[in-house]
Amino acid sequence: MRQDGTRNKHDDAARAGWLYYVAGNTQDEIAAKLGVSRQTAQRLVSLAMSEKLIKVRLDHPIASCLALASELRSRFALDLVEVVPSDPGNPDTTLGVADAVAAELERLLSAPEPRIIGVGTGRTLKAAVEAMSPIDCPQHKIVSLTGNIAPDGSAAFYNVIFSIADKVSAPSFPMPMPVLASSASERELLHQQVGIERTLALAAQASVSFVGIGDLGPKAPLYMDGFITQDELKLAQKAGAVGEMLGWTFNADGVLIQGMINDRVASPPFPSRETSLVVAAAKGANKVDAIRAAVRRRLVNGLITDEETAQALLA
Amino acid sequence: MRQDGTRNKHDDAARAGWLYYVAGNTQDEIAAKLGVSRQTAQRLVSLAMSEKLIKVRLDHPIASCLALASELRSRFALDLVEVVPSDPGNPDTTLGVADAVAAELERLLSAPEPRIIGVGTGRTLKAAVEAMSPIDCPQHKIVSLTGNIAPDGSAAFYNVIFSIADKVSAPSFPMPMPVLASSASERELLHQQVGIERTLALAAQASVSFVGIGDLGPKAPLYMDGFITQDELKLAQKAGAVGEMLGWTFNADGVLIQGMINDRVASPPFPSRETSLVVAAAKGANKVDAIRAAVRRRLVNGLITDEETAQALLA
DNA sequence: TATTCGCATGGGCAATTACTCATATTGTAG
DNA sequence: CTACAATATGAGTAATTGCCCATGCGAATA
Repeated sequence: MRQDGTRNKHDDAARAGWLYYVAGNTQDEIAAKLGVSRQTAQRLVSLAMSEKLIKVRLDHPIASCLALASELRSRFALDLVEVVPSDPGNPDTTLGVADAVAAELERLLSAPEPRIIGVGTGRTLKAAVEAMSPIDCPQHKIVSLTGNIAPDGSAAFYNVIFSIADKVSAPSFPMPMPVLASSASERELLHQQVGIERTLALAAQASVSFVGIGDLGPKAPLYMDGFITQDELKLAQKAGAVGEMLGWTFNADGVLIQGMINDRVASPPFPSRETSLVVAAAKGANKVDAIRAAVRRRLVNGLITDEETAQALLA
Repeated sequence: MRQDGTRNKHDDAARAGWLYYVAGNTQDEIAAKLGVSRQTAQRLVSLAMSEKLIKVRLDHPIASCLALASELRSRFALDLVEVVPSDPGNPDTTLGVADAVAAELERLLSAPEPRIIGVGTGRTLKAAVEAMSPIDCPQHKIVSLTGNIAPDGSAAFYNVIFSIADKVSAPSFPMPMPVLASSASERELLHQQVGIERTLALAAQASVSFVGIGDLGPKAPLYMDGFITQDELKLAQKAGAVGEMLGWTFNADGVLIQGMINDRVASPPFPSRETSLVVAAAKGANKVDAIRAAVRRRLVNGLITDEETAQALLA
């Protein structure tokens, strides 16, 4: 019943959205055509937007974004760079970057040749996956590049492998283990488990990976989400850590911090930039140092970011 | 100068459109962010829409459209069916159908395997091509399935091969000859010309073709555009002709009319439905009979139409 | 240099859209 | 059957948007 109700509502919303955005009707006309009140029509249109039934994409290469992209590409010898416009004044939404990642993922997944695609975690990737259209692509495999167990034992919220599995019908492979092991030796044990070993092997074969970048400032996601304590964060900062990808912390030169957190990162080794494409999706002033470090040391060979961040990286 | 001015304007328009539709800013905010007046911001946003810098697409399978599509598919054994929502009250715009054709074309053209794609003529196809994004795909070949010379010797306006060539950078092959020859024998002569013979051979190899369908009522496009006289139209109607594709007139059973106009159609033979996909793009009450004839006799094996037309076809 | 033309700009106003809140309806549990 | 909760609806209102017009700026032309 509720199923049906929702479906019909979404149908109507889609129809209303189509009439509004594509056919250019006013909400009064839509109300008349659908036989509802104007307010209801308005709600349907707004629902079509908020539920992403209607997708809007910018189809024009904004010159300055293109210029920034090509400068980033040559400066850091990157293989894939995408720069989306910024929304000055709303510096914290992942909006544009997520959309761009979604588009890239859709492009990849709609290709016929089978691929193994690695995905990390984070708000940006999560938002990207949510912006994707459902797609049927059993030829590909999607493998998580991090554990999916939060410190309290629950499923880590920003792990995106499950969101992807909901959205696209491709075989997907979570890493059934914590993000951080309690010690280096526990990590070894975990990695020797048969199921995990197999998934790790699969991850190593990924030809494209998407990862988020976390900063290690006072609001480091690793700390905010409870993966590390404040003391551990302080120690890492003292050791020069500026950012983190897949849990691996690194300093301003893009060199992995020795010991400490990195001894316990349960993720597979960082994917190869010689044999595969590793795309970082990140934006924001607080991440600039981390992103710069990652691209300078070529921890990644692809970057999707926004205009402001691109400018800061090149400054 | 104008080049630069326009480019910057389009840049600004794209940016404004992005801020408006993607980031959800109001026009006041956009005005502030771009440093222009609110009115200018409004103009930029509206420009972004009218210039199609911002593309909107419906990303939700409206149940009734899906149902109609699958019923059409099974009833007429079609290989490709797409049904888009109708805009009740605006029955004459090619809007939705053209967008759907554009999406299908973009999908085809962005595939890596080389293809030969045939295109017919007509308002719907023309609108579809105009709705496409520019795309670089030198691997494909696009070949016109009709002549491109109007009766008065000028370029036939609704020939779309040139529009396509403007839009996508793929080798394209017009048919440098009239749509209708003056006689059957002139047609033979035309078809033996070296340049044309080669293009005809190419057309025969098309693996996908898109064609419009014209009705043969009192406002038959073939007549309105001056390709045939009113007497010829009347004669064709008397002979039972209900529609026309690529100039080939056919009756309600989808059987080509013997003699008359069809003796003079300069187009290559109708593409094979055994070895290739032939998609008709058409909608409208006045075309229902023609479309039904075409799908019943399998003159086409693909159809892109709208809800109302689909309902009429199934009635 | 003066004139005219084209076009961009911003004010003002009408139309349209978004939101808030009170009320009605539907479904659900006791 | 009643009460409750959740949700949907409609009226009223504030905010936003679209359009027309008067004004001004700059370029082309005489």
